[in-house]
Amino acid sequence: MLATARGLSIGAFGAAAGVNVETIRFYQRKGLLPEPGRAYGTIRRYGEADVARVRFIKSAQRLGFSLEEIGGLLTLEDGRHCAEARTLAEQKLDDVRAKLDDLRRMESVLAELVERCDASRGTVTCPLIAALHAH
Amino acid sequence: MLATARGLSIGAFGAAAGVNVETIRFYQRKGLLPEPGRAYGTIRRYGEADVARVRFIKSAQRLGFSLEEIGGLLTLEDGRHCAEARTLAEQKLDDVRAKLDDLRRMESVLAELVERCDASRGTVTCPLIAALHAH
DNA sequence: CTTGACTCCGTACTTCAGTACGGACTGAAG
DNA sequence: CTTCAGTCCGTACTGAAGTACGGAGTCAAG
Repeated sequence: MLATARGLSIGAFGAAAGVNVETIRFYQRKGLLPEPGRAYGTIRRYGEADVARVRFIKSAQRLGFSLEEIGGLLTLEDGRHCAEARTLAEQKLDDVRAKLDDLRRMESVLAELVERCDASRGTVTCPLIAALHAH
Repeated sequence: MLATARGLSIGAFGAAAGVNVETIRFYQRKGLLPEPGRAYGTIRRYGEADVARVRFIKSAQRLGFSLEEIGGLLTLEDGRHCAEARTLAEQKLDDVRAKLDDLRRMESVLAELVERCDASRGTVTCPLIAALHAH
């Protein structure tokens, strides 16, 4: 496993972050993860910050952000170009709020559906469809 | 455009639902949309229910559901197999609530980020990463 | 009854997000 | 010093979700 005080090997990193080694290399190619320096030889070492970064990517993906958008979100990290960062954050905030609205509608409909599952037998119109339809 | 009282042509349907004609045919192949009967000739006609269905698919996709999952959600529509439907709905409800949690965290972080954009200049750690990291 | 827009259907291509593969290399353990 | 799991890198493949294309058929209007 090659896990020493110098940091995690790519294998250990992948395991820690819950992704495949190839995925890490893929993210590096995409610029989502920095290509780490190789202070101690030709094998790359990774740290906790890298693990957090991958977990962030995965979380953001589950929320429907594309890798490209996530790349944008991650540039907010550096603190520089504050004006652009703010704009990006505002756009994303709008996205997130729209998603929240949809999900809340979805939640209430699903909850209702579960609740009165037995009561409604021959209902023809789908309450789920109706819920998202009412936009 | 061939839009008559008999219903919408596939082109009009696509326009009404905000998707490409090819997408409609694709959904039909996938079984997400019923292949309509051809009561009046060889050209298929569509109605409002179809439009609602496509809009539902698009909404659900924005929430991160795959077409396969959406297929599952759409089977809840028919009201039959109530036990299975209930189980499916419950699983989806869990999914939706997990997504809501993530998004709410994301929202607060983004909102905060926008707010104190000017204040935090040289902050090194990314509050966004921290927010989703804290799971 | 011809024309031209639209439809039908199959097949092929594209993008996104990985996953797999294979040959060369590295480096800790025996 | 050898060995062999693990790494490196490029290239190729996969699956999901469409999108594009081309030839044949249809149908409302002129």
